[in-house]
Amino acid sequence: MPEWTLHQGDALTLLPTLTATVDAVICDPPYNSGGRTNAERRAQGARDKYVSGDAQHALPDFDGDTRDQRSYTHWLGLILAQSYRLTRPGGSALVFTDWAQLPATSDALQAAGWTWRGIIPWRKPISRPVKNGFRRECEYILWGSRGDPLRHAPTIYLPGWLEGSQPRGKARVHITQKPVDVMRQLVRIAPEGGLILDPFTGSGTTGVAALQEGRRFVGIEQSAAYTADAGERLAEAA
Amino acid sequence: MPEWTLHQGDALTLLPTLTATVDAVICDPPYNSGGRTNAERRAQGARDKYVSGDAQHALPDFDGDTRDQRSYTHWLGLILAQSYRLTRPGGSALVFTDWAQLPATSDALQAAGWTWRGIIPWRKPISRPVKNGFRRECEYILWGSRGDPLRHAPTIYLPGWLEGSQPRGKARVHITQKPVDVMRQLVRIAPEGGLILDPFTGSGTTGVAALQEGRRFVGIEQSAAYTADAGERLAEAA
DNA sequence: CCGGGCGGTGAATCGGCCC
DNA sequence: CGGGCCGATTCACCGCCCG
Repeated sequence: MPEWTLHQGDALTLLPTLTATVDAVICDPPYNSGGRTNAERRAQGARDKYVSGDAQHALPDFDGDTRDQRSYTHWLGLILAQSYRLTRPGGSALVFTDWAQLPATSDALQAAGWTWRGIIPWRKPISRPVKNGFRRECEYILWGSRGDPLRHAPTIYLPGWLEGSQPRGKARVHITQKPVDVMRQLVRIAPEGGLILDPFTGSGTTGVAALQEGRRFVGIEQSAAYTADAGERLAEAA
Repeated sequence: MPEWTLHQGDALTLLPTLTATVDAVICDPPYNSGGRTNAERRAQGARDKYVSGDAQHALPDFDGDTRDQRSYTHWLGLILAQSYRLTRPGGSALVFTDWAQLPATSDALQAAGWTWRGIIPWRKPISRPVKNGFRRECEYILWGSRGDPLRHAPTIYLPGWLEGSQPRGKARVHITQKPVDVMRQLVRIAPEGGLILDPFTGSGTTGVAALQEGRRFVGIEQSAAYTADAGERLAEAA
């Protein structure tokens, strides 16, 4: 078994063809939020939502961010059900979400068969204030397990709160790229030498963190450009 | 208008009789979680669930923590709808919840007419570890507003997360008592001199924080013992 | 009679905080 | 500075029941 594998294509198409047994699924689906109405959601591509209007850089847009909430829940449920099938009993799923999609993501996780185990807030110190209200500086990671009990050797205790700013400048390849230090905490939910699946690999941060922590990695990414980026980063980390 | 008022009785009965116009509703309903099955929930009172078996202290139990999730959502929706009726346009609601009830609480908030605006995590440094998993060190405050836009004079910017340990020792009166410093951040969502409603007053921490920050307070509490405790703390703070 | 699932009972886990 | 205490639950074990 190689240390890492990367598949290019649609996650819903490719997941049913995989046969590996996975210790943990860690993913960051397109959040599909950012508008309180359908019209607002329809009007924007991902780039307009996640990138400041005055940002100097020009990162590519990504697809799959234009579903309404019902079909988002359904689609994510299908992804998570396929991921569940590949996961060993006692294994875990970690799914990123923003505040607005958290309930829908929890529905999808549980509909797919996972036992919901908790929420891990991720604080991004670099975030915008809200006029006359509370700053939105956290995203959330929903944690589920395939059945009960959790299995992990040797026994570990992981933090319930993560902090870290998104990469900036030329270290930033993907619009929603995560800090490697945050991902390194998360991949430890799989035992050392275990296999981690990420059906939305993007720039490959999950895989980089997995390799750095001595875990193996299998990823799926739709875009050819990001698949190439991720391949380079994974080769360098391995 | 007095600085504070306290009503003893059932929130669902008393809320329809109130006529004051409120700037913000801040409440901490019984979470009603802590069991994955109906039987587990039915079997225990709040004290048995939330207090360690070996705890030396002896705080009184509280009621209203034995609903299944559907009726919890429905009941909380009725409470929040009555609260909505009393709130001025542009006013806010802040509702405490734990991770397991967060989606249900979000449903109730929105069903009652509130526009959901975000999640504020409250981090409690003193919390239990989870074997082979992620520590559960946060509770959550759901933020809603009565319509759009937020109105507050003068303009303020509030934090996106809160930190603080529950009171310990003889400072602790209620099982689920909140730190005053945490509540002081929250009551600032109402303008100075504004009126804050808490339909589950408990030991009265919301009111104490409101008075300390120059806001007025109206509370409802079912238990006679806690109403007395809260009255003492409020009189002292005023 | 064996195996598995469900449910009830009780001990406990690490780290912060206080004395 | 060290020891003890406590935590808005969960884990693990052990019955019982049923297939």
